[in-house]
Amino acid sequence: MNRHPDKRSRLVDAAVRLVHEQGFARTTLADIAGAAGVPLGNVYYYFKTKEAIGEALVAHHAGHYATLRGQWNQSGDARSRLAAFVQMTADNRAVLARSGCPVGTLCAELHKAGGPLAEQTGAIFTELLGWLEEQFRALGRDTDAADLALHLLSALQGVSLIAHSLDDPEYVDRETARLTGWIQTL
Amino acid sequence: MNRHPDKRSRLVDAAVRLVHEQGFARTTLADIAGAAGVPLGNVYYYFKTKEAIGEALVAHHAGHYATLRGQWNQSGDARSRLAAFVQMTADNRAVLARSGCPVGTLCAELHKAGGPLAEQTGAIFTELLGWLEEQFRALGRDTDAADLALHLLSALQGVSLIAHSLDDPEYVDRETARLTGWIQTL
DNA sequence: GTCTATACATGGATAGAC
DNA sequence: GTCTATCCATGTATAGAC
Repeated sequence: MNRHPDKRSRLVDAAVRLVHEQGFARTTLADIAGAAGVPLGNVYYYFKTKEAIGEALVAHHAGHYATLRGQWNQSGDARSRLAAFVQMTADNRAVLARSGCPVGTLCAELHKAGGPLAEQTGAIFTELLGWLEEQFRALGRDTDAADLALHLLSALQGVSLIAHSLDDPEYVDRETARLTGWIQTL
Repeated sequence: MNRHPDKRSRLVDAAVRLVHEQGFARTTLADIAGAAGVPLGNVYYYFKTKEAIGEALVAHHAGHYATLRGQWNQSGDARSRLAAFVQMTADNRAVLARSGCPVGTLCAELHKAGGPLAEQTGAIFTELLGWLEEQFRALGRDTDAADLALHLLSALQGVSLIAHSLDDPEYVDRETARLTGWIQTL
């Protein structure tokens, strides 16, 4: 891949941003083309259909989180990794209040639409849950590591949704503060 | 209102169901009209625009939760009310896995679209948070009642989103079991 | 109040010149 | 590989007969 790095990646970057802000259905190919500085008809040279852009979008997010996990795995212990994960959400308070979690909102929308894209997006959550479970297991929580992972991801996804729905980053502050404290008690 | 109870309420009921399953944008007026057994053109006698249907939809959900809170307020203590709230989510495991929380998914979609409907939907969360806060306060948690309310709603909304994204009701089971246990410890 | 036919805008996708 | 012009399906909304 990447024989056309310039235009193709510009299109993907534009799609990532616009879809996060507007949703997938409401983002038109003309929007994406315009934001990337590419004529509309030329988009189809890089992506056969709009759904193909959706796939690239999902792959982008999956790759992004994989990279983050790789970085977190490099340093610190399990507890500090979990804290870093929560802190990332806290740092993104403004964006989350404005447009929600890029992955969570995309998952919700694509699952209502159905189709193969829905499963691919959901896989990002599966991978994240697996990584979280590893961290909890490293903390000695062998029996309930999966439940703790689910609880943490639920709380973060939920507060992102609430902060987005009420357009108020303060909710992110409060819940992430609670979760950070909770992690220290484990 | 309600001078046209039959057709109008049939349209709203159909809209509630279809929008939950497909999302607001993907649900066409023809879909709603067809499901309600009303000719397409006649829909516009009851609702001037599609957005007007959206308003009725949001009002329906707001009224539904207001009714539920009224019932819960009739009986039991604060702890059992909170347990009933969590249990409602647990009971809806199948629907949540298939289509997500009707309010949460609607909030997410409408906030990406913008406009006045977004705020009206978000208000459902505000009302729910207020009621939850009252219950926690009744349990003697005066200082952190609001934080506990946010935590509970976040966890439930988050696990609904995850179960929906992974199309698996088991996630709902696990997180609601945890939350039910947590409430008993307060 | 009800319903059919249709206008109009939007947006995904293609044709074909360059 | 690039870009303009255009096709065509979909869906909201309206006109107007009944």
